[in-house]
Amino acid sequence: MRREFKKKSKILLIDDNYEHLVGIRELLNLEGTFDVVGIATNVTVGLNLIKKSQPDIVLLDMNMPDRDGLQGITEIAKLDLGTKVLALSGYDDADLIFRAMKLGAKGYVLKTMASAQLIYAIEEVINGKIYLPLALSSRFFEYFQQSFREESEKQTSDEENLLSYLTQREEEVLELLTQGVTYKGVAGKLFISETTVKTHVNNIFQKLQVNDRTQAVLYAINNGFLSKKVKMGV
Amino acid sequence: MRREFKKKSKILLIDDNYEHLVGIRELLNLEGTFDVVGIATNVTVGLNLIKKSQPDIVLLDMNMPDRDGLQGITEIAKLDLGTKVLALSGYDDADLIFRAMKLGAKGYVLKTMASAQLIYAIEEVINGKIYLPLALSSRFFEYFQQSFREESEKQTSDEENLLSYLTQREEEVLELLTQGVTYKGVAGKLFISETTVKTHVNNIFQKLQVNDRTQAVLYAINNGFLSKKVKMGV
DNA sequence: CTTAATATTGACCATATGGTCTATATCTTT
DNA sequence: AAAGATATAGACCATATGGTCAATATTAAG
Repeated sequence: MRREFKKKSKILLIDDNYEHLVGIRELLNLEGTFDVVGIATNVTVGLNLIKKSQPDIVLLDMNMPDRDGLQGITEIAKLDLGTKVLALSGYDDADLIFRAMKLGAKGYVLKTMASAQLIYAIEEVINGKIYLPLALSSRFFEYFQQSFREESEKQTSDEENLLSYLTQREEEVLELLTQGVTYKGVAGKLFISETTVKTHVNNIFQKLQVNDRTQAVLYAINNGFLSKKVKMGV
Repeated sequence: MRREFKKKSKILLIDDNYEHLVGIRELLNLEGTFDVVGIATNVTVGLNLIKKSQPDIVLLDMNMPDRDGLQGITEIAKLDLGTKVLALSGYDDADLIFRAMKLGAKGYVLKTMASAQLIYAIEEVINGKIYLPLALSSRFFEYFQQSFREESEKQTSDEENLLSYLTQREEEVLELLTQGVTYKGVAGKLFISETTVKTHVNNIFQKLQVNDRTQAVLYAINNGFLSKKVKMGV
């Protein structure tokens, strides 16, 4: 009884497979706690519907022509209506999962999952949580760790990181170079003469086997010199 | 009976809290499917024990002096014995969880969790899976998405990405600059005179509001010029 | 104590880089 | 046809950058 008075969550479905779309709508309508405010077979139409009906959550298919699905996440986020996106996909492509989550999807579910689990996922997301089924989060983490592993392997693969040969002072100089500071600036900041800076810089070039500051900076960035930052394929 | 013959998984515990260490050992011994081959109250000792006893899995406390826990993950990985690490922590610090997983931990559990869940986690990890309790994976994903959100906001926060004002030709020149190519080199590669390169470069500086090539390159890298790469706080 | 590594500086020079101004030649758009 | 954006290029100049050699002070290692 009381449930009748509780405001239903508004949900919108986007999937290029019309039959599937209708199927899910029926399922959710049967469930009764959701209000399916619209369905769309492509992102463009979906975006317009979102603007009009301002759903709480969008069930967005990832396996659509081009990369409409991923782009859809971004575009829905751009609307800045706080719409939550639950990604939906036919298979557990780790790369797709990773990208979807990176772009801000609040969850990712498979079409093959039991309807009860789908409904549970929707509820969790509406309640502000992030929902990734165990199987998918495993895929995600494998992919996640893999990309970092490759990255760190790449860094040390050239025998040793040449950066390790730099002396402390040389590192200080290089750090300033990576901030775009000029020689004169470095001299000022380190309270040494410009000549000294040049000497250090020359030694840095020798050790990093480069011929100019730009290459040195690039080497530093690409080899984890700014240890706080790590790059990651997207 | 047959279980007696099944090879038990070797497990090693590292935690600076000795009582906790002993407690877990007792728990695992009671369980019977594990063989606790060693305990250590610091990483250094732990590493030596790992080398000797080659455990399948290490339960590694994250809340140790300095950042011993995180470093421990890296150092265990460096041993290259295929040792799996299950991180253990007193509280659900999102940053810690994120870093631990990034460094290759196969899972993360809280000391407050029911012992049954701990045992389940250990078994999952031993079986090659990644185990993150729902609550922690939520923390993880919030943190994960947050860092990407901040990154993309940072990129477009200055109204618009200044890179978008560059003409096609200017982009080509800038791209070569980001590869450490000299003016002469650019001229050669684009079949134009060095003077023309300089003109383009000057225009680039104007548009990006910088004064030298290093700054231009840094701007390009930090603002998604190499759109395939994204940086991420670690 | 002696040697080696590091940090510092000066001098000198060649070339690269960056700033400014002017001037064509295309190409697109109005 | 005219206006605007783009790509091209020369001239001139000031400064920054990079290369090389030599020298001193300090510190670390043997």
